[in-house]
Amino acid sequence: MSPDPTLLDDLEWRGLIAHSTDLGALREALRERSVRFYVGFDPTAPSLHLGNLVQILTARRLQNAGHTPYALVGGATGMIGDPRDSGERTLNSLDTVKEWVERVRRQIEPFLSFEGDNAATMVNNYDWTASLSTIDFLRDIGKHFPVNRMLARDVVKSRLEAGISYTEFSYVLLQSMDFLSLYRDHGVTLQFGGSDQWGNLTGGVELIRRSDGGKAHAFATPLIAKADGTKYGKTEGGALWLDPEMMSPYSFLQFWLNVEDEKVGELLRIFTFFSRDEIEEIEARHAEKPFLRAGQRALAEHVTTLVHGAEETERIQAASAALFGGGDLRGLSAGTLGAALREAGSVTVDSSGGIPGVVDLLVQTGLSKSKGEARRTIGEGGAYLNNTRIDDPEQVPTAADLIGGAWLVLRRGKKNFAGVEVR
RNA sequence: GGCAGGUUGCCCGAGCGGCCAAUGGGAGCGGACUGUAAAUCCGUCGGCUUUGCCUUCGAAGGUUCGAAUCCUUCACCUGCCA
Repeated sequence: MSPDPTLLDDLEWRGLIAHSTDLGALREALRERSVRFYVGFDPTAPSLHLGNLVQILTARRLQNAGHTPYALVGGATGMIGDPRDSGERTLNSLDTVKEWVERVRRQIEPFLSFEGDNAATMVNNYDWTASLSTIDFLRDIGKHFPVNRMLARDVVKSRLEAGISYTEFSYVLLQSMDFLSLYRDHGVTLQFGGSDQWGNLTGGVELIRRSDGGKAHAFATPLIAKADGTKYGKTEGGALWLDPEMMSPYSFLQFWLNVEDEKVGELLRIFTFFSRDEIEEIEARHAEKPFLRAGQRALAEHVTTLVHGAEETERIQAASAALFGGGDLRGLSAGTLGAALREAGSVTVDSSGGIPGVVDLLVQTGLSKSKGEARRTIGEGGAYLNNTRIDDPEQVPTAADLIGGAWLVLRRGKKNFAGVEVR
């Protein structure tokens, strides 16, 4: 099968190419044959997140177009940690890294095809790094890295004042070596990654040229940021995790549903497999009647389905519709409401000693972190029981408040719901 | 190894013996306005058995009626010198 010649145009249109080495040469290569490419993921956490999803989906786009993916999980680089502005990383233990490597690998696999002519391959850079001797490393790899150039890199420059260890400083050598190794052993000639990886990507291209006289390509995908330039994912403990244990599918869907208007088009292009025509049609519909949030809905449904599956997506869409429907909660059947609340997050409470007060319930459901915070929220008029504002922090729900004889619906602010099942 | 400076709440950053749970900004959170958007305005932002109490200002000791603020030791960071 010959590769899809429109691939690069599509990637460009989607805004997926923020930086690149010789784009003309890459275009030519991608038209000629099935290019073996690689993208790496470091196990710095038990789960991948939103930023990694860009790479995963881009890898799949390339594979769909006929190219051959090598997905690398960084068992070695994960031991080192790439430098970031916020400062030196804490090293993780070998056991931790090993466990995370496995988890990350399992998260990537469903997105790629491991069959056919251009079947994907999973690789781990620990395999070719662990046994390398220091002398070989310094002679064969280190010799090709001018320190003056390494110092000029932004991440390094910004860290010079605050301090950067030799370990993190050397990270670029490891990642470059990965590219070289895959180039030699598997004929991999293209690497891409997030734009924060640009220095590491070009490091590999350059190493291949200097050491083997080879020609390789690299491009970087854009950073995903909010319309005002700040990072996404301040809620839910810092990041938008793909692991349903770390971020519930319900919250995941809610995230996409809440995306700013200005970002909808961009995110549709990056995170969905809708065609150009489909996306332009959605954007037009959205521009005409933004209050219908057609863009957000399409985006949320598509991405959540990709990550959590169609069945789960349907369930949580129903849950969202029930909770945000605006109608009277009592109009819902206990079954529908219970199902919705279980998706949104719920706790079970034993009423033999009486139903707890609203402050305790806010804490138990996780809507408030502490009783003080719960009281504060009530004082600010931001706490609701069954969609009715709670005025009195001493309020204790009664049997009459139970919907369908079992459920209490608590809400903090406009869109944080939680259920309490009273037994 | 020496000398100097630093370590404050999620982040930045004031405070330099009582008026400090600790100024200010950002983030976060809630309200109003909206469309589960954005912008704007207002409020809030350690914990609790909440008109008071408890635990915080790198760690441990000490001085004092009283310390984030003074002293000692230790740890870490930055700079200069060796």
